[in-house]
Amino acid sequence: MPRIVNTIGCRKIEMKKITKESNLQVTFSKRRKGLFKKASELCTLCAADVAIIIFSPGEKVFSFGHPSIDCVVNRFLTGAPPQTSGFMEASRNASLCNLNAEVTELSELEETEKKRSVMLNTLLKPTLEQNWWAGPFEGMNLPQLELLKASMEELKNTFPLQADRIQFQGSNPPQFLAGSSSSSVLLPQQAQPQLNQPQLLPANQTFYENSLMPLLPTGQGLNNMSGFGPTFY
Amino acid sequence: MPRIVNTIGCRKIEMKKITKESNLQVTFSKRRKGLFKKASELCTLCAADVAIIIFSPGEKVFSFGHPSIDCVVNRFLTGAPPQTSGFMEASRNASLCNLNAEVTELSELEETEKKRSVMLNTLLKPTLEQNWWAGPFEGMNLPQLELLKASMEELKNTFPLQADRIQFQGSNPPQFLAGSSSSSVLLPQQAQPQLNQPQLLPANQTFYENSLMPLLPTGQGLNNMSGFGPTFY
DNA sequence: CATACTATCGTTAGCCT
DNA sequence: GAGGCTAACGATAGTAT
Repeated sequence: MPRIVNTIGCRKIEMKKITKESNLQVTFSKRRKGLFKKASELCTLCAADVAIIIFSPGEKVFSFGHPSIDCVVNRFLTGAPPQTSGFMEASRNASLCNLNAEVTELSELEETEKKRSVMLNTLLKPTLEQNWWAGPFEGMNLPQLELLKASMEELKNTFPLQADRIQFQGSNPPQFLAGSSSSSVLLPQQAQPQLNQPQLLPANQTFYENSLMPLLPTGQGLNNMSGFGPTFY
Repeated sequence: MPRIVNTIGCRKIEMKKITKESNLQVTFSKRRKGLFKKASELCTLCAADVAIIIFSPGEKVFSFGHPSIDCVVNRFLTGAPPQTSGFMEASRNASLCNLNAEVTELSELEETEKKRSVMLNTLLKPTLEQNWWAGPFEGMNLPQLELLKASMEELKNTFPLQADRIQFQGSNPPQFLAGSSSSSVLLPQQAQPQLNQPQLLPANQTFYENSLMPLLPTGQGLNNMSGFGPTFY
């Protein structure tokens, strides 16, 4: 039987926070779903890997990941290549191993100037409490940089030559990662309120709602960084 | 002069991987942009916090974050409450009042940072070419790094004190970044072909392309976890 | 590789169940 | 809250620039 429905259809809405609480709830739910669908399509069509994390106004967590959220986030955090375990990759994935974590972390870095600078900053952060270059380099102007450069060169010259030799005595051959061990820090998940049944998602996609990621070992996580205001790179 | 365009319009496409490489590239770019826009709208309309990480088939990284990708990911990883302290809120409030001004300012900052990065890169490059750390840290193990650190500290101590003074005479006061400090260790990017100008994004959103997250302190990051195959919680 | 174009297709606001 | 409905609106495939 035909049903007469009087709908006005989709109207344009202003792009600002929805004030009406009930509408906000519905819109959030629908748009979240739509976003995940779009992400899913992007994965399927373009063979891309995608992770999405959403915190609702009520602090509920929703996430989407392909092939898994952890995989993508991990790759993002470490700058590591996708996990196609092989020898070459193994050395780059070294951070997954707990041995000599500090050095390992650093060994993952790739070779661009930027990355090098990042590493430098990370390594030296504790040393840099004084702010002579704490900006770190950002706060430096030309004269300063030249000073730094000069100092660097001096340091270079005084830096112990044996460093090279030490390098190969270290207990940290990159290969160790092969046998991993590392594995999961997968801790018990926190109570999971709603368990949505799997919809039809192309395999290899994860879809969490209100999940708690396994807690990481102490004191890591991202340094809470600034990054406010639109930033485009 | 009017341009005659013969377009077929949007046709339905099958939801499977696009084989034609050129099409895939275009589709990826467009859909990524669309996804980020949707995410942005979700943030604006529903006051949600969202982070998106995308790895293109070519392993390029694209990310979106509100209020910042680091903030959201960190909250996700640690299960920590939102950072309702200090700069964050200040920034939010500011954005409500002087959104345009802030965006403009940050855009300019962005430009400035880029120029400075280029300069820095130019300055340091010659020094870095020699490979005492040029690997740079990748080839270094713990003892080496400690040596380096010690040397750095020494350098710090011997570094002329007037640097501080110089800093504020320079034509480039860093303070305007609202005391961010920590923030971007984002130094010289590798050649970044596309510098998208900030579109009109609600302030407090970050949008990276091919950026490298600042490296984390030791041994964290997600351990490579299983999580393959669709997982729903 | 990003954009402009346009005909189509997909998403969704408001309302209802 | 989750879904269904419909008409408007927005996203976008294919192509050219």
